[in-house]
Amino acid sequence: MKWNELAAQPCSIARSVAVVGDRWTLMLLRDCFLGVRRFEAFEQRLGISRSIIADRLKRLTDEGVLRKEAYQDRPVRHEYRLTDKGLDLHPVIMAIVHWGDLHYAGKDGPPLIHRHRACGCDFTPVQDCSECGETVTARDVEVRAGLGLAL
Amino acid sequence: MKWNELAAQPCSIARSVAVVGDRWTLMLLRDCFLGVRRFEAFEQRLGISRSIIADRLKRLTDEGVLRKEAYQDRPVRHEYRLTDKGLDLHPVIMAIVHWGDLHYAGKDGPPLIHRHRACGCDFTPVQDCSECGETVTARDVEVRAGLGLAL
DNA sequence: CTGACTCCGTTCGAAATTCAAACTAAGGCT
DNA sequence: AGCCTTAGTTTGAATTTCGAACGGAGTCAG
Repeated sequence: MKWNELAAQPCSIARSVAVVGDRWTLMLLRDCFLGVRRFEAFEQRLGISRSIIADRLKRLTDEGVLRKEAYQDRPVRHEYRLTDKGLDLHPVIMAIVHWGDLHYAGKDGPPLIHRHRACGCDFTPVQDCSECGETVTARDVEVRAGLGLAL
Repeated sequence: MKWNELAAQPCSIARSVAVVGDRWTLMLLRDCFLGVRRFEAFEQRLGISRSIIADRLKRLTDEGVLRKEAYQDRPVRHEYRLTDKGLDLHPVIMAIVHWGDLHYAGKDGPPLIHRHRACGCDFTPVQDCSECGETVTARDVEVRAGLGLAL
């Protein structure tokens, strides 16, 4: 399988990974959720080649994850903001952060702390069942084919 | 920044992405959670170069996400199984699947359906606050530096 | 005991990606 | 006029990734 065929697979992982499953793309999205919006800022934070940043931002914009918005005229300058589709990636980013916190944090604890505004507590993300509300672990899940699985 | 420097960043995303933030790695992990364990099976399902599969499996094994276990002698053959650290990635995979289901499922619905054994219902993963149990969205979260953020 | 088959990799050269550094562009400031 | 800012694009060399062929360790059939 080649990379561009991934998006055509009848698998939601494959389709998602085709859009965001890239090292630098995930780092860009992290920064987006931290409020970074400008090309220059992405470059400074990541320290990678401008061409890569331009390419990834364009890809995310084409996919509707980010949108480009003018923040000034004379000269026109744009910033990149998460769309609703992009905001939907929040659980993905939080899940990745949490895995890193669990397994790679040093003795000082995690690099970033997340506070839930609604309850005011520092928290970690927990994955629950949409139906019963209980926490779901890998062993609790049974997978079967859905109608969307056209092979 | 180069790729190998990512793991050294004081950022849980960077550290996680250094391990699993790769297209084929994520696809391999999907298959692991679906019960695939043998080299041959990974190859057939992904249809990619054996060298890539060998490389990614080795990397995941070195990182303690998978472990290699003999399932027969004469000749010795190994299968790859998720460790506890690997099982901890379940929320990450589920979050990615769910995003794909939301935005890329066709009119027939998602390719795979997940059932929660405990309650017997088909479900989607929901991300809740560990403290108050309420659903968390991107706008509900406030981020601040933790002690682990050594810059 | 020879040859075919299974499963799990490794090796190799070609193709694609990534990189840093230079270049473009459009306007502002002094 | 000359330099600064922000946001890219271009370029050619270095690095990765890929597919296809090869290797190895053992089984099985004749």
